[in-house]
Amino acid sequence: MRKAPTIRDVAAAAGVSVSVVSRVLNPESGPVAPAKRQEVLRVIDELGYRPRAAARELSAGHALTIGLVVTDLSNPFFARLADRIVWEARSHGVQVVLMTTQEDPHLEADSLDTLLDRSVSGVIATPTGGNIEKWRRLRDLGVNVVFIDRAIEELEDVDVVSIENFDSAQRSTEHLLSLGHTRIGLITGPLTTSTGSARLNGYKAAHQNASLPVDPTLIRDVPFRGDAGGGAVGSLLAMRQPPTALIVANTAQVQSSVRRLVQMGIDIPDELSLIVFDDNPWTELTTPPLSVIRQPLDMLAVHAIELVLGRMHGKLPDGARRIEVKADYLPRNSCAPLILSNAH
Amino acid sequence: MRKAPTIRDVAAAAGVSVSVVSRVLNPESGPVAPAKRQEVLRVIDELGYRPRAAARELSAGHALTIGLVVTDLSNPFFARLADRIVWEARSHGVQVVLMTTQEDPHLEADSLDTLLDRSVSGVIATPTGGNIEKWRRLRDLGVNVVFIDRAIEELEDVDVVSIENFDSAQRSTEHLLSLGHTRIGLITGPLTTSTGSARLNGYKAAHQNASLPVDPTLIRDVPFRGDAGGGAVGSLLAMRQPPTALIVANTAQVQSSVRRLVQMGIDIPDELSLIVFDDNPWTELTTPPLSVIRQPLDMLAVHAIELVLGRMHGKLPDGARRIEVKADYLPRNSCAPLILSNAH
DNA sequence: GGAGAAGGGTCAGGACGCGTT
DNA sequence: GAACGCGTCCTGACCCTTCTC
Repeated sequence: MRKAPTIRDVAAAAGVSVSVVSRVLNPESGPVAPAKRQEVLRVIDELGYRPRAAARELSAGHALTIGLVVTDLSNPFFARLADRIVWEARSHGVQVVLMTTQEDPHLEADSLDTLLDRSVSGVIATPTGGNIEKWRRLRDLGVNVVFIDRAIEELEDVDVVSIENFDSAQRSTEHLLSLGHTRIGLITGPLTTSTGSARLNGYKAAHQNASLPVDPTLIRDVPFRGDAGGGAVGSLLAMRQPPTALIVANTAQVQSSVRRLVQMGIDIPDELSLIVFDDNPWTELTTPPLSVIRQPLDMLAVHAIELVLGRMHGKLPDGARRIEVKADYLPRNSCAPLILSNAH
Repeated sequence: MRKAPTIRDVAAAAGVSVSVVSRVLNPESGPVAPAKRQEVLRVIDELGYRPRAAARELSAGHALTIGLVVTDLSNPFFARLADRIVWEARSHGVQVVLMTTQEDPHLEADSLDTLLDRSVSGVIATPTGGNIEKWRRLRDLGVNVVFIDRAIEELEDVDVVSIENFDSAQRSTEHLLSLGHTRIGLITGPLTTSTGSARLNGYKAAHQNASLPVDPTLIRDVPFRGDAGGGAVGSLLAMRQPPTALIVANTAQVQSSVRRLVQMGIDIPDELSLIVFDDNPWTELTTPPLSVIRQPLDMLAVHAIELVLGRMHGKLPDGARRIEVKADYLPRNSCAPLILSNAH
């Protein structure tokens, strides 16, 4: 277990001062004679010297690191998001510290404290909705914050990258309405979250445009965590006039919802037309393959990274950005006209 | 954008020396009179002081951070593994920086360098198989390395946590043999990897115990990345004497294999009995639900974390550990006796 | 009984770690 | 070459007890 060489070792071995080595390490920071530069590089290579991140951070005041704060990686949506973000970040030379909140504001608060301690220069997060003061403080301390997928209304001056939630919900509802369905169930996230309420509003707007009333008993706003999706499906189908179509707009609950439908032996689309949010690879492996609203994860990730890094390098104008990327509807075989649905 | 208070600010405000504050921060490091301790804590709270990680790391020589190096998080296996590891690590107060290799040794090498720069105190990794010298060097520099899921044979002195690959493959093969199948296809990972070869050997052992020959044309060792699973399925079923049963033992390729089977409209289990490795939630949503070898992710994660942290705190005896956790077979409806399979 | 030594708890000060400027 | 960024940890000073002779 040897000791790693320091910049002073390099300087000594190359017969130059530490400043010269530092300048070689950070071009742009000052001139170095070509011969010396070569020699220094040779010694660096020979000793296998690598600058220690901690010392750099201490001196720079901030780390080339961003925090990624999501609910949990068991959710394929966040997993694939994280995958893209880690990848994009790496290509820009920044590392990602990963934290999960389990939708618990306390855990989120802890995470934020830790990220502050680490002087991260940015945070990409799916906020729980709590900790408003902490988020504000983080930003005041110079940390670039980008919310992804969800927003917090009270924090208007934070960048947000999300999909067109309103629009996506409206379009999927319209699609089902056009198939003749009038009783369309909606499972969405908590209405206190921006995604939950936006999706509900899209659903309502579609009804309004079609001059149809909205039956509030067809709407289930369920928590992101746990198995609430299954319960919601069960209770919807147990209604006296059950829906003939269902939109599962709460990404986190798609799996448990579909599992319940399979367990109940519901025939899709004959008994129930189904549209689910988020294009997980497995949605095409079910029988029938599911029609989905595909969330363009890559776009979400790329925009988020660009915002964080752009602000890090001061290349973005002041003022919060709100970026909404289009999520398109991918028809497969889980939707059918109402006539057919009633035929059995 | 105010400046965060430092330990000296706290000391000044509390009317004590810096060392006293430090000792309050790190109990066990020295005595502090109760009254002073209270006062210091009060000031810390009042100023909102938090020690900066970079300064600590610099002084300690190592960070309370571990690196997690996996192929990619799009693979639900790694995603759920990462989820558990992040969770376990957090409960021990250590952060996780995440890097992906895409199975590319160059990217892996980069990651290792970066982790070294960051003075991480441990690394949990699914190694690509390359970079043997780098891994060795990392360990020589005092970084605790734990391989998870896969091993590198040349590095005998590195801890490994994996499932009983040989045993799992043997048992699933025996199960299919007991159903009367004699032509069992095997899709497994590259034979250069420990998992790939162990699973193949288990497959062979089952045949040997049953005094049956192994037909090498039924074996497909495919790379972890890409869509090779689908191709392997296609070529197996295109054989003149196609297999009547299939084991997909390459976790990374289960999705593409199953997708291909669905696309080809293969009737499972009537035309083909199927066992796949790794219990992803969606495997029970297909028609029929798939029989799986369930990898106990939690156990893998917990053991890995315990090894890393245990060594960090010097609480483990010298010498590499090899931990194999049992993966159990979870029968669902994708396997049928051969008689039935031929009936159509 | 009283002077002086020995012991243990408490804290101030400063060197140190390693790049950057 | 030297100061700086910010914790950590070692050294030595100082105090108050307690015990010895």
